[in-house]
Amino acid sequence: MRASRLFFPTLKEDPAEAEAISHKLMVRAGLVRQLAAGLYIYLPLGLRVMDKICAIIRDEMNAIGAQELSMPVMHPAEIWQTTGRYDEIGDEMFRLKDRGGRDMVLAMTHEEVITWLAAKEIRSYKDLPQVWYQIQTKLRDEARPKSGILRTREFIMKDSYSFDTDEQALEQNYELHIQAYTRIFHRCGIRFYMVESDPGMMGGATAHEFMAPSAAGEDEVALCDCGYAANVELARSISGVPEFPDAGVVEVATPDVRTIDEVSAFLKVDPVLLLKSLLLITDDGPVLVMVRGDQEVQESKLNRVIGASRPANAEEIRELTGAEAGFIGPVGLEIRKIADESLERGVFVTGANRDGFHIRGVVLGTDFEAELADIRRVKANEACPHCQKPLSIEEVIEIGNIFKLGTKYSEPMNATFLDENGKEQKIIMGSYGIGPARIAAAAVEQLSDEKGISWPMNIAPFSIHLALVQPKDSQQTAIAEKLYSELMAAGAEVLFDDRVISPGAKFKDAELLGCPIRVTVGKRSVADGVVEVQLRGTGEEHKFDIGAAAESVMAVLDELV
RNA sequence: CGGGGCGUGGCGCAGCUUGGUAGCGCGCUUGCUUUGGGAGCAAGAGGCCGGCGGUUCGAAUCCGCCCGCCCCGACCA
Repeated sequence: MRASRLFFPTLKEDPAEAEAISHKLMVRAGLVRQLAAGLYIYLPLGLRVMDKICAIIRDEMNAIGAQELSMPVMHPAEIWQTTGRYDEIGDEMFRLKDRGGRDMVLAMTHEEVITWLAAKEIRSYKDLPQVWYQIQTKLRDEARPKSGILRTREFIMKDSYSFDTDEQALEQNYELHIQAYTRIFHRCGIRFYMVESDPGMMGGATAHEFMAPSAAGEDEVALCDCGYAANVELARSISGVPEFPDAGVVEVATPDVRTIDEVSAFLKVDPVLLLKSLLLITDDGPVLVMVRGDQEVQESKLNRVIGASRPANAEEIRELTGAEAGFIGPVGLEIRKIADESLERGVFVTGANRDGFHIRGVVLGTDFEAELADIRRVKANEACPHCQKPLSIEEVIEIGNIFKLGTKYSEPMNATFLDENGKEQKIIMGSYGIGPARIAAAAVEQLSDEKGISWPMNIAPFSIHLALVQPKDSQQTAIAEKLYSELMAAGAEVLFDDRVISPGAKFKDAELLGCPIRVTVGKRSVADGVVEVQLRGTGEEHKFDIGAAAESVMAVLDELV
C-alpha cells in the first residue's frame, strides 16, 4: 500500500477526550474515530489490525474443530423471554419494535439464538459434540462506555458455544478452548493470565477469564508464583493474624470519632484490631456485615451469601441500631449478621450502638454471634491460599472468558437429544468469548512508548514501513520502488511511504503507526550503497546492501514472526 | 443512575471573572525557497462561540432549561 493513497489521518496532539494510552494512540495513529459515546469507526489501518486478530482467532478456532456460522444481530423478544433474560436484563439491552409492533432486541450475546438452533436441529447423541462460533457484532447499552475501544456500546466478539452429551465431554471442549485461547493470545503478542472468575449470571459452576495486564484495565486479579490466579471478585487469601489484647467488654467514650482511621488514632489501636460494621438492606431484611478495620468488603463475594443488597440509609441505621453509622456494631443487635472468616478468632474494638461510644474487648462467639463467610477483598501481600506465598494484585483488561453453562440454556429452550438408550437428555453447553478490539487495545497498552505504538508482528497493520526519504530524488525513488515490489512479491505487507512531506514528519508517523520493521531509503543510505532497517520494538538497527536488500529484510521479518 | 469537568474554524486551546470589532498554535489552499527527525517566508480559505429561551441598546461572556462528550463511583446479562 502506498501511503500517498492510504487514508490514515494522524494527529500531532492527543485528542482532548482521551485518557487511556491506547485511546490516545489509536486516535492519533489514524486507526479509529469516535462517532458518539461508545461508538467507533474503524479506519483502514484499524480495520487491518482487527482483521489480523480475527484471522488468528478463526485459524485457532477451526483448529479445535469449531465451525463458523453467523447469527442475526436483531432478535425477536420471545426468544429472550423463554430464558427469562428479557426481563432480568435491564437498560443494558437495546430494545425496539418492528413495523408490526413486535418487540425486538439487539443482540448482547447469542446463547438464546444458538440454543434455539441446537434445540431445533440436534436430535441424537450421534450429532454431538458440536462447537459453533461466529465473529460478529454485539450491542450493549453500557451505562458508561470508556477508554476508547475498551468498553463500547457496539463491538465485535468472537463467541463460541459447545454442545455435549455430558460433563466429561464438556470438560474436553473447555480444555480445547483454553488451548486455543492460549495460542490466540500468544500469537497476538500480548501478555495475559488465565484466572478463575465469577460465573455470575452466565450460570454454571466454572468460569475463567483471560486477562491482559494494563493500567487501563477495569478488573483486578490476584496472582501467585505458584500459579494461583483469580479475579479479585472471588480471589481468596490467608490474612495474617495479629496479636490480640485481652478480652473483656469495656465501653469507651469516643466523641465525634467515627471512621476507622479516627477510631484507630483516638484509641491508639491498629486498624486490624477494629471491627468494621456495615448495615445493608436485602430483600429479606437488614444484614450487619463485618470485616476487619484494615479490610474491605468484596461485594461480589457478599452477594453470593446474601443476594442483592443496598447500604442502609441514615434513618434506617438509626432505627435498627439506635446510633449513627460511625458507632454501630454487632453486640446486642438482633438482626442477621455476617462476619468475614478472618474475624473468627480475635478481640476487637467495635461500635457500641450508642452515639459517641465504642466497645473494646469484643469476641465473636462470646459477645455476639455471626455467620462466617469469606466476604473480604484480597489485598496485595496477603498469603496465597495454595502455597502461602505473598499474592500480588494487578490491573488487567479482560480479553476473553470461558464458561461451563451446563443446562442453563438447554433446559428452558428445551435443547435435548436422545442418548444410546433412546432416553431424552439435555444438551450440556459451554460458552466462550473473545473481544478482538480489546486484544488490539491491550497490545497498544502493553507495547507502546512515548513515540507511539509498537505492534506485535502478527497483528500489525503492515509488517514493513518502507520510508522513502526524498521522493523527488530519482535514484532514491528507483531503489525504493524496486524494493517495494520485491518485498510485495515475497509476500510481505508493506506500507510504502512515498508521500512528499518532510523527512521528520515521515519518521514521526512511522513511529506513531508502529509497524515492526522500518526500512529507510534516503540520501545517506544510498550514498553508502545500503538501506537502513530499524526494528520498532527493540530499536535494533541493520544496514543491508541495496542489491540484496529484499532478501535481507525478509530474513529479518521471518525472524520476528 | 449519583458526583465532577468540559463544549469557541478540521485538531489543541485562549477569550468569559468585569457584556461592546472572535483570537493563538497546528493543520488546510496557492506561490517561492527548503529536503535525514513534525521546514521557512508571503498571500489566503475556513467560525449560527453545543441548542433553545431569558436579561440587555448590545451576549461567546450574565441567568434558566436542555443536549452532547470525558472522568470518578454504581452497574456490566
